Amino acid sequence: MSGEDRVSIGLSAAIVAVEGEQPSVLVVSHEGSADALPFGPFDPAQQRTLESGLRKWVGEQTKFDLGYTEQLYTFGDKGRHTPAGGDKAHQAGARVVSVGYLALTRQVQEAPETQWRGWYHYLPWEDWRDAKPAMIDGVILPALKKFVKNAPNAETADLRRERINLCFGESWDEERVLERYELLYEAGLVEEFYRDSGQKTGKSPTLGTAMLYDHRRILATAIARLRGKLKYRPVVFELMAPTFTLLELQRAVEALAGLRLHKQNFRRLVAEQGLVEGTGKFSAPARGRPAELFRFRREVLKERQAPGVRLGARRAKPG
Amino acid sequence: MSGEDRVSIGLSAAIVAVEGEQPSVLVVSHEGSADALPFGPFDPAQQRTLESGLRKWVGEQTKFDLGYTEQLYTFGDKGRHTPAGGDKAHQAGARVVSVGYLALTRQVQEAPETQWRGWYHYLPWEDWRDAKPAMIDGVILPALKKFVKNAPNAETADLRRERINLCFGESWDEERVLERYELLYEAGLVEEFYRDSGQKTGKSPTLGTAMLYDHRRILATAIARLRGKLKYRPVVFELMAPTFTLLELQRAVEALAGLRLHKQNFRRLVAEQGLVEGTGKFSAPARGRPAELFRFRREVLKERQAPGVRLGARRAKPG
DNA sequence: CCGAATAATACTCATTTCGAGTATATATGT
DNA sequence: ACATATATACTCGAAATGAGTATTATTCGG
Repeated sequence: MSGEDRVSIGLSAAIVAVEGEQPSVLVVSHEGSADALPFGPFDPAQQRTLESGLRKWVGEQTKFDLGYTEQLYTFGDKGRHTPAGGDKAHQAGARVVSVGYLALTRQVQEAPETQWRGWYHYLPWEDWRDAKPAMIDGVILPALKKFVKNAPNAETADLRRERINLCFGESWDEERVLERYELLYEAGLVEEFYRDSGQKTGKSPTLGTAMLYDHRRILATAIARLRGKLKYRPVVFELMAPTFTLLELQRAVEALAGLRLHKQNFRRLVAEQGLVEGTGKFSAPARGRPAELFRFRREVLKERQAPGVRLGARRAKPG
Repeated sequence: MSGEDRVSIGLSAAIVAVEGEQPSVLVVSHEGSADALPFGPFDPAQQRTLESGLRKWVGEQTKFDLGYTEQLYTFGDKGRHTPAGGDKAHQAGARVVSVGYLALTRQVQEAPETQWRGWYHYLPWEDWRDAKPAMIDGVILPALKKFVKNAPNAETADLRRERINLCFGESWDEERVLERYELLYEAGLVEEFYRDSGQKTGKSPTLGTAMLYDHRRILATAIARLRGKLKYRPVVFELMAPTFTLLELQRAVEALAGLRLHKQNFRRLVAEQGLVEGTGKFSAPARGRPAELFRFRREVLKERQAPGVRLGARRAKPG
């Protein structure tokens, strides 16, 4: 391998927390530049593993101690690491391969230059908790129809139709977050598409808030992975306070999944699975009957095969 | 980013096929050196994406046209990319970050220098189709008991006990392939451990056939991913001939999962899910009633949410 | 041609899980 | 006391699951 084969490795992390009903991601925002995930170069001389490099970098940049982390995906696409403005760290010519990570935390203090932002700012079509987002029928589907019409030939038109149906068709699969973002990117419904290709923004509006580099793609990957993992591993608890009511737990799951769940069945599920145990203490709500405070039963990590909070029944409205 | 931050990217692929009852992986074997997955450097100047780099490299090295591919994981651990013998391509000091891929194929022709080998040669404890592999009780668990005993303190001993229970305890989770390999690595039950650390091989024997670099780890990751994906995406069909009997399909799933399944329920499952359709033609078996030949219903990729071949009931013996 | 062996396919049945409720209990504010 | 809000318990039919038994279509050895 010669020196010309060498590239820089960039590490980016989608650091996720849930505050009440809002799933949030930690972003670094400088004036004039798009929001970014905390990111930095991997220093092969200093670090033994990619993950230790990430922890060090994030620690320095955000004063954050990462708990649960998981590698997401390694992106190496040429052209999708274009900064919006000039950026001395990543100049033209230096090829950057970016390794995305997901991290979960319950700490919520902010560091300088960073802030928590609800992740649905970036991917607003993903939040179905109250209702199907109006932009899907209002903006996305009409624009995607044009995208089919503009296909160079009948075959690609067919492929596009299929993808549209899978992503935004009758049945909503909450896990296809990345596929949806990529489809909107290719269809030019997202600012990054114009930035990366050097084209002018088209007639149709771009959706959601853009991010630096391919960070929105990494965020989409993170959400997709988290939504999937939720169902077969008890990862939500990484995001909860040590004790919580069952409704708080449900709201957290709903926030992440972007869906409403059936309350009675949800509690049956977590109880049957032995995921939680009562503390005997109770919450003091402003209104209504106090709820018992539960804690995560850490033992399940050792006991069961693959316990998770299955989503089960979905409701249009909170119940 | 300065030049010192740069690293080489190595791409490795676990290319998988199933022949009859044997799940196989394509390996490159030179005399004197351990088996390796097809691998090569990523050339950032020539390739637009990591995956296109992989396809090009694999094409050149094995004359193989990859069909379904999926990125697995990016490993960057210092010390785990040590070649067995001298290897001019990866000299000491050059840090290599290796991106592993899974590819599925039904072509079975071999290229020069490559051959198909059953993947259970490398991970023999993963095949539970006939019975629980004798080496688990005979070799692995006793050696792991020593591993607990040798723990530096009570806390790590506890952690090790838990991991052992999760990996090799009463209930077998066929997806924990990587966790098991990593545990055996750390416990010194696998040749790569001694190679990477420069220690002499211990008293207890090492298990399975070793591979070059971290390729056995990538293979373990590939199997784990494939076993998981099997259940919720119709990926088996990438490995099947255009038409097949239901038993052939079942045998392929069993080969991948390393488990036996209940025949009648398996066919009910694939039928109900609409994964296959009969062709009206029949197989001509040496013995027994001829079975109808089925084909994969490609339409399901567009229709259903997440169809896959769920494993369902498990049998000790083929039924 | 008969019957054993082998495999495919059909059908049954109890149990569990799921989805969607209704019913009841315990708070607060007026 | 009562309206409202929330928690929690319980019910019930539908569907999925696990483990069979029963029947059918072949080949092979006499």
